[in-house]
Amino acid sequence: MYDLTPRFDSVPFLNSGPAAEPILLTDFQRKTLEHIGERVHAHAHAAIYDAGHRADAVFVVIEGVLKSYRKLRSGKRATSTFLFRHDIFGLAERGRYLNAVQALTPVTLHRLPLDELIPLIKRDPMLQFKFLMKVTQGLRDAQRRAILIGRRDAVGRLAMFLMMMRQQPRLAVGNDSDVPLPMSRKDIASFLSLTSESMSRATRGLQRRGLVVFESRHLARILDLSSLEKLAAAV
Amino acid sequence: MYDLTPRFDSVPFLNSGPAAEPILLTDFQRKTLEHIGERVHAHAHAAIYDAGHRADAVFVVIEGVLKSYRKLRSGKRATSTFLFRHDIFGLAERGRYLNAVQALTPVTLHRLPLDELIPLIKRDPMLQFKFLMKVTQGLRDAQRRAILIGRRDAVGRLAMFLMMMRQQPRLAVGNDSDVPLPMSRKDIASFLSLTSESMSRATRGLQRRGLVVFESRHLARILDLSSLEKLAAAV
DNA sequence: CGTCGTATTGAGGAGGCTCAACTAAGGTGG
DNA sequence: CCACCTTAGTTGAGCCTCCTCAATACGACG
Repeated sequence: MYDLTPRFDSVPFLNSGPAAEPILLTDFQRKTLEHIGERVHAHAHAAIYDAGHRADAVFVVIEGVLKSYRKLRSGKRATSTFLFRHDIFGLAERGRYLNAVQALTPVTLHRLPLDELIPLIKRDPMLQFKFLMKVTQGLRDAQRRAILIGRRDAVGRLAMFLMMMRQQPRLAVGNDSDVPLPMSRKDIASFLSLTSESMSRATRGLQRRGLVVFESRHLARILDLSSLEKLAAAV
Repeated sequence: MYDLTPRFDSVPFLNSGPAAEPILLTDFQRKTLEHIGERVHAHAHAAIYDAGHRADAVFVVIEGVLKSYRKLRSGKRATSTFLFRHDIFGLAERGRYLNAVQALTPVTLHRLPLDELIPLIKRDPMLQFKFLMKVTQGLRDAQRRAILIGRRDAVGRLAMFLMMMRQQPRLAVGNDSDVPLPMSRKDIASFLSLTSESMSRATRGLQRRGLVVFESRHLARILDLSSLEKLAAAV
């Protein structure tokens, strides 16, 4: 089973050594967070919160996958990020959530009420620092995604996405060339800012070139990593 | 003249009242930051640092405008954000800067060495909290930009950009409908992930529709705000 | 006043989007 | 357990918009 205490890590700001270890929470910090929060379970497809909803808590993903998206006036949904184990979400602005968040798989979350969390991190600067690093990480990811979307070609975008998912260690599956895709094609399409038709043609394109084979809807197998890398990097 | 102490603000996470005041640094915090850092001047076009460079400091913009960009393998530059007064930059990953930063106008910066700043904010959680809020703000902006780039139509992207620049209070000029554009067309094009040709056609498109007139290369005047808003929001 | 980078304009081509039809899969109720 | 229904995903044809390439106009600066 999984460890159920809230837990997250992030890439360090400074290079604190040759190994560049990720920044982890200490046991004590995890226990402290566990103490002020509560565990929340939700089934697949459940909405955690909607955009514009009163923001009263931040969440840590203990297990499962979620998507954070924004509804556009045209009715389309723009997926802004996928959330995996050890990710944090609940970005608010003036007391309102900016994005909607929905579970893609059954999820276990740790809910941290802001009226307890904020005083806590104002008392505990070392813990706050871990949050600061984690938000910084989110900023880096958002910038990367903006570059990804800037590309014109659909297959290139999909290639970049697969490389991103491959480097998502929290999804690690035994086989190194297997990339689990817990989200739907539509979700990927909206993350890549493509229509689902173009997304479908892009998957076919990658398969036709022999770079990737989509074993099932939720599993891609990389056949030619170096070519895929080249395609993903060819911005 | 301008106040030359380092200064920044951010939108609050929680709604701390009806007015929702921005979060400001206290006088004491500004003096503390001024104490550990040094003032830096740079002329227009000067490179502050390059991507991949050893990251040893964070910067606060005291005066001027800069751009943060990434070089792509194709040789193109993808502008990830423009930096204005009171913005913070110097996002690092494992001790290396991720983006390059270049001055667009003459700039005054406050340089905060990380080996002093990090211990300081680990001692001073209230100051750290302001940094946390500011990075959160950057994350929101990056998400907004990703949505902007997701649009297909060039004029719509430009309209969104103008609305963004208009709401940039740090550039405020007397006339409410005047939007100063301190950056070049190429810079805007690369921020919007357009070619400079498409950017040029988009400016013409807005002018032809009578929404905006580009008085000079660095000044746009909004003629029909409500139509421009509608166009910008029509995602 | 000349020069060089910035910005504009035009013609042609590539790629994704729209619209529409069809197939596959998952969930529900009898 | 199976038939049905609804949603997700695929495929095709045609259109539209942006990109590419090339040439020209503009403007800042020496």
